[in-house]
Amino acid sequence: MKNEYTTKQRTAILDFLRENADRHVKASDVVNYMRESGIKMGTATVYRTLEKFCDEGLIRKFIVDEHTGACYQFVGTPAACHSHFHLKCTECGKLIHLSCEFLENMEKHIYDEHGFTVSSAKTVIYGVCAECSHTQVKKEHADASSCCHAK
Amino acid sequence: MKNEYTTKQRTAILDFLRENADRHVKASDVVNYMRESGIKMGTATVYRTLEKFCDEGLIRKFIVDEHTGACYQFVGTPAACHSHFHLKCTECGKLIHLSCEFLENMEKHIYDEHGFTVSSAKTVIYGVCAECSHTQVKKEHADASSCCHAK
DNA sequence: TTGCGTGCAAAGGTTTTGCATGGCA
DNA sequence: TGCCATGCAAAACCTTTGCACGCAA
Repeated sequence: MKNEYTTKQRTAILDFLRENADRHVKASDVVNYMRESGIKMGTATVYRTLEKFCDEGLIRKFIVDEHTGACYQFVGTPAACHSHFHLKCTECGKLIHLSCEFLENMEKHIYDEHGFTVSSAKTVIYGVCAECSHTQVKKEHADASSCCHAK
Repeated sequence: MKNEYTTKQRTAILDFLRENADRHVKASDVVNYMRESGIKMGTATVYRTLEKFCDEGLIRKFIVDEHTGACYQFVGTPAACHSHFHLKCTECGKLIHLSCEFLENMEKHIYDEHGFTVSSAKTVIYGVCAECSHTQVKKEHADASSCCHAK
């Protein structure tokens, strides 16, 4: 957890995530992309690097589906996304940055009533976005790729 | 998914969940309990049965942490409680099962104002619990059984 | 008897870990 | 030169699946 080195693997992973900032990316996506791009990279490196970026706040980790594994998404500068909540659509993967008064009150309520200090930086509210709610054909397990996949 | 039989395995699992309705029970908890109780039951049966109970609405499945696996909780009547949220303390790991009116309103607010249907089964609110806020002692890993029940 | 439920073991997938090597600063 | 990062493979983990047998109705 001390100084960190800039390696070509880290650069490649961060670039890939930045270019796909409007999607959610799985660890296996990174692995596949690197292999297809001819960039030699072990699986362990991918996981270790993704975890590090999460700690740094550069990317975010989402657990959309318990079976598929975690998704990662670039969020840019760490400070920018610390003040509001995030809604994650489990259908299309869209990430909604939500800062509204109500949720600030929620934070206050949970602290006042339950003594719990909410960390909006780490909290993700999962659900289904408006578009996917409409488009949804009431199918049980809609594949995430079948919906409004932004980009 | 036609007619169903009442077997002693199903009865045992449902009893166990009912007795621990105020906790989060993992599939492995069920397996361990059965083994300790001398009730012979295979892992596959546990998973298959839990899934079936979920479909029937008798129990509810929560995904709190990708590593720990899913949690299950007895809810009794299917329609009863829809707005259970989880607060997870990032310091001690304690999982707080929170169902209060305010959060139900939050769910409604997000739907009304933002068109987003919140999934309380997947959403976990992270932060620091009351005890950890006061005593900054960091325990390693408190299990889910130390579940404060709010309201 | 019928066919759902069960147990066992193996397989499936994602993620982690150990250890020697490689590479940034 | 120090240390961190990497790669490889094995391991760990939760969960699912296949198949023969058991058991409720």
